[in-house]
Amino acid sequence: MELANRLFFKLYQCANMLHKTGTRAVEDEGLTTQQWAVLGALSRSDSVTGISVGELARYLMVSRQSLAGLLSRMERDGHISMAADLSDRRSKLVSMTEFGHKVWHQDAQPKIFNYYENALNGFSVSDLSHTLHYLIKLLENMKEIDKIKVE
Amino acid sequence: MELANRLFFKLYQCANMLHKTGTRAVEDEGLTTQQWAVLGALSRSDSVTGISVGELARYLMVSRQSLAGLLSRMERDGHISMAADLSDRRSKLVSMTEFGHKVWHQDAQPKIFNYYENALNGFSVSDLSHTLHYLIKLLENMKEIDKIKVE
DNA sequence: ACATATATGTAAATATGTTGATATATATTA
DNA sequence: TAATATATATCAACATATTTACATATATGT
Repeated sequence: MELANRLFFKLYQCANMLHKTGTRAVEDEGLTTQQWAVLGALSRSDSVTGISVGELARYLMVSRQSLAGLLSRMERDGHISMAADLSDRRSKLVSMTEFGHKVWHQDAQPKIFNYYENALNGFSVSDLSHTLHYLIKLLENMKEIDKIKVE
Repeated sequence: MELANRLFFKLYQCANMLHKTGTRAVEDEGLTTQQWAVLGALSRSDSVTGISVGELARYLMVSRQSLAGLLSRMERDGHISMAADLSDRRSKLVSMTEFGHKVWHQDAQPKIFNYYENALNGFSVSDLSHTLHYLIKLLENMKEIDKIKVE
């Protein structure tokens, strides 16, 4: 169990360092790693129509409540907008503003690519895909744990 | 860069799920994943006499300020105690209380081992050591990034 | 159609993380 | 020794995360 112990401790340290160094990489844009995850999600689907808060929360794997706070700060900063969903009066649709689009693609992306290069220094493509594979496997297991406890 | 993107997104998701499912695993003990990291650090043989807050913060890779809050909650809950350092009037020494020792070894450890088993389901010893290796490498790179920006 | 179940948004309490600023104690250097 | 640099604790502002609880809107089953 000693290996497991060290693995999770490293994961804990990596998580903290990711947020610390990642947020610093995009601080000039007024972003955080969490906000960069949101913008990445919004640009991926490129949903001009918008994505519901619940759907986005499931995709990011955070609670609706914590995402709501994040989104309200991003709306305050003009990066996203929230519109009423006409087909479902309970929900709101999130989408990137033009300004958010500019900040994301023009300003943040180059800095994020540079961050990736530094953080993955010494990783071959094979290393990359192995690491990704292990993280996905770990995540699948944790999702299982989460599912059981919720039921 | 697509692989890098996915890797960091998975790391972000893993971090959230680690805290969510890990904290739930030790909630009956009134602990969180962060507090379990502190108790794990304090239970190492070389810190039985007590460890300074600054040293503990460097080991855990969190800021002194955020560790201070964590420690005050753990002191409130009776798991640790803070004593004045007689050789250095600036600092305080952190150590586990007898109650904290009991909670850690008797109650929390079995649940944590069980958590490890579930979260690492399907991982061979080789998978474990490879994953650990990659996390350490990633962490080293992020420490480099952090060092440069601080200077 | 009506009762029930599920989904969504919001509010509140709590824990964790960062940075910046300030005061004090210790160490170093001129 | 005196001036300066470093280490430490603490306070404040802010961002992010969880859970619980509640009101309302939508979906489902009888």
